[in-house]
Order: sequence, then C-alpha cells, then structure tokens
Amino acid sequence: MASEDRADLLWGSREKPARPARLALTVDRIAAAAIEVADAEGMASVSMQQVAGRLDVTKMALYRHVASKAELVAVMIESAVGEPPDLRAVPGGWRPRLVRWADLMRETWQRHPWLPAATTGERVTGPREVGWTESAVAVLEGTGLDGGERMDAVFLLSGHIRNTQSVATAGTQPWTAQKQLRTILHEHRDRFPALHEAAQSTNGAPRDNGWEFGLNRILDGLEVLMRARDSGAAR
Amino acid sequence: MASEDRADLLWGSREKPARPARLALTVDRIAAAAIEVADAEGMASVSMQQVAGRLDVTKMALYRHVASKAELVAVMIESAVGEPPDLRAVPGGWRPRLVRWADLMRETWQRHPWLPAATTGERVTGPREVGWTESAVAVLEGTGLDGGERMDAVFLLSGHIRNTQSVATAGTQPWTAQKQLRTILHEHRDRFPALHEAAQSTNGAPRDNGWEFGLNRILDGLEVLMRARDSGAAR
DNA sequence: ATACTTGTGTGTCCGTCGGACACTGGGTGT
DNA sequence: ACACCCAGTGTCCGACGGACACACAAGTAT
Repeated sequence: MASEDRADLLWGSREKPARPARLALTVDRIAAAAIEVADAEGMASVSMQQVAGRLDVTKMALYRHVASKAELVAVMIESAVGEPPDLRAVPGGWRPRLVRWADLMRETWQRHPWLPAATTGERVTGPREVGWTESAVAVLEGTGLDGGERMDAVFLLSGHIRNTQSVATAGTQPWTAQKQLRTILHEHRDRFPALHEAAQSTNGAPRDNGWEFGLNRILDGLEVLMRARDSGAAR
Repeated sequence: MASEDRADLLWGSREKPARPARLALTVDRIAAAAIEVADAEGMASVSMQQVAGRLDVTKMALYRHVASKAELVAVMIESAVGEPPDLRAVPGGWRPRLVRWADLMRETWQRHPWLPAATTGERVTGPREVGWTESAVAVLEGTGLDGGERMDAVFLLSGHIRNTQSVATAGTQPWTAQKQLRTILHEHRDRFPALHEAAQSTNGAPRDNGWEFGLNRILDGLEVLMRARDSGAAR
C-alpha cells in the first residue's frame, strides 16, 4: 500500500549498508534537487520532470527511489525542516524557550517559502516534523497545562507561524501590503469603514503580517491560563 | 489581463440588465455546481470537466462565464462564505462579539470543508470575504488597539479558524485522532517522550483540534493587551 | 422577409501533469 | 561463462487547464 510505503520510507530505519551503493541517484540527491526547484520557483514548479531534469535523468528514474510524488514531497519536507532544536539550554523558563522555538521555526519556514503549500492536505507527518513538536511540547512540561492543552498550545503556535508565512509568500489574506487590494479598499471605503480606517492608521508601518503581534498575544494568553491554574491549585 | 478580469467579476457591478438574459448557464449556477462538487468530493475533484458535466454542458462552455479556473474558485469562495454578519446586536462588548464572529465563521467553514484548500495561495480576495474581516475589525474599535493591531488581531483569529478547520478535514498536523500517527508515536515513545506523555493524558478526550483552547488563549491575550493600554493611558 | 451582428455553447487540439509497464545494459555472485 | 539483478530508459495512458475555430440561435436593421 502506498501510504505504508511512504510511512516506511519516512519512519523506517534508513540503514541499508548491505548494498555497496554505486548509485548516482539517491533519495537525498532527489530531495535536494526538488528543494532547489521549490526554493527557486515555488511548489507549483516541482514536477517529476522538473526535478528529474535538474538531475539529468528521466522522470521515471525517480520512481526507483520514491514511490510517488506525495512521498517525494514528504521527503522534501523532512529534509527542509531539519533537526529539531534542543531548547533546554535557553534560560528563563517556558516563555523565552517558546520564543526561541518559534524564531527557529520561522527562520526555517522563511528559508523554504513553499513549506506552507507543501504541508497542507492529507499526508504522513515525518519524524523530524514530530520532533519539532516534541521539542515545543517538552518546553511546556511543568507549567500546569495538561497534556491536551500542551499539544493544543503548540498547535496554536505552529499554526500562527504557518499563517504568517503563507501570507508573506503567497498572500492568503493580503489585506495589507498588496496594493491591488489596498486600492480596492480605498475605492470601497464606504463599504468597509472600519478596515479603511484601520489601514489608514498604519500607513507606512513596517509590516510583518502580524507575526510579533500574534506571537505575543498567544504567549500572553498561555500565561493567563497558567496563572489561573497556579492560583487554583494553591487555593 | 486575467487578474483584472477576475477582480472585475468579483468587484465590479454585477448589474447588466441591458441584455434580457436568456441564459441557461450563469456564473451563479456554475458556482453552485462547483460548490456541490467540492462539498461532496473535495477541492481536488473540482475540475472544469467535472463541473461542466454536472451542468450537462461542455467544459469550454464554462469559459464563456469565467475567465479561468482561478476565477471559478474565487467565485465559489465568495458564494460559500455568504454575507458577513452584523454583530452590533450582540451584547457584552468586544469579546462575546468576537466569539460570535468566530462561531459563525467556523460554521461556514465547516459547511464547506474545502475552503481552507481553496483559500491558500495567491489570489484576489472578494468583497464578502473582506466584509467578514470588516465586521471583525469593527468589533475591535474603541478597545485601545491601534489600526494595525486590530487587523493583526483579526488575522490571528481567522488564521486559527483556518488551521483548526484544515486539520479537521485534511490532517495538516494530525498529532491526535489519526491512529496511524498515534501508533507511530507509541512505537517511538522513547524518541518523543513529552509528546507521548501528553497524548497519554488525553486519551479518549473529545478533540476539537484545539479550537476552543486556541480561541480562548487568543482572546485572553488580546484582553491582556487592552488592559495594558488602558492602565498605560490612565497613568 | 432577408441579411448582418452578437453572444452562447461545441469540437478539436495542445502541452503538462502523475504514473504504469516493458525494456535494456552494465555490474555481481556463482 | 553464465544468469541474475536492478538502476535508469522509452513509450503510453488518462486527466488536467486552456486556446481557438466553428455552429447556431436570437435580435436588429434594412
């Protein structure tokens, strides 16, 4: 079954030293080429033929190493996200650690603007991706949040990263910075008075798609919950 | 230019009563058929031929009414999201109003599970979609947040809706509820101890993908900021 | 009544996509 | 010397979005 194969390639032991590996083509080389294409021309340009062409090989040769395009994308993601960080050395408790985690995550996603597009839809999550989650959930141990809450908190945070990054590269909800909509907003200012006024009062301000704002709001919200838990337990 | 056409169809006056309109095929009928397909079989099944087939018509006939598939999708979205709500009647100030807004938004997005998939990537935002944003931004007037912050807040909230909804229908980061990953997590519990422990402590709990959790955290976070603004201004 | 125009739907074609399948040619183990 | 194995090739398929020329009806001008 395809999904089993995919999971096997992602999760199985990648140690097959039995074969001497006289391979010109390897999964890693393929993934690297695909990432090059995606970085340079976006996820839409990642086709089997494009990737194969970059390796001077037929597209069908790729299928000797990956079972499907979905698996290729999965391998791309695993390769791109890199090893999850160890945050234990970051001082100051959960909040600075989560900030560090979010910054690292954001850096990675900025290096590979196709990650939002590649990680939407049904797919098998790879170990490194889970590792990133693990490292954030671990930060929240001992904060008074229960297991589900810890996972929800990390989901909330990583979702925020995905959203801001999607907008930055593609324009999911490009209310700002995209002049086409800005013009439309101005033309229809009677229809959208609150938006128009809000947009007016931020003209020229350096936009980061609400990255810092959302991050601080989420962390503040978590802190509120933790304090409530503390006082509740102490009571 | 294609994007101009798209914007025209979305934003232009749809009143062309000059022609008597003896049309069997209309943009609205096409959009309705496309939404039927998407609701039933997902966004991946929305192709020009599928939609045309449902209307007993050739796919090329559709191109008389929409300029491209991208425009068809844009019209689908506008039709699916519906008219934005008027929240002025909701009592209790900004917070209950935002909750109401989020609930309405979530209902809509649940009725059309393909919306997350359709609204990713570069595209022109339609007036109704902007209307939803308008109505949320309006709720935040007079809360002490400046224009950019109001927009960031709404972006944060709508991003959360999108994320939870994506996961519910497609499995963007399905750490939970997807038994395949659950099994993997159990097999690799030594590698992901924090995640494993967090998952253990929520076994059987009714999952909503962190919807309520994230919503409350975001609103708490906004409240913290507003209080800080208030006391700062009073000081 | 007839010819012209306008606009709606059709038929055919193209390039690209993911992928199935049969093949080939250069190693390696016996 | 031999057969086997397997990475890479070549060809083919159906589905996709879309260009383009055409058919054909209805309305208008003459």
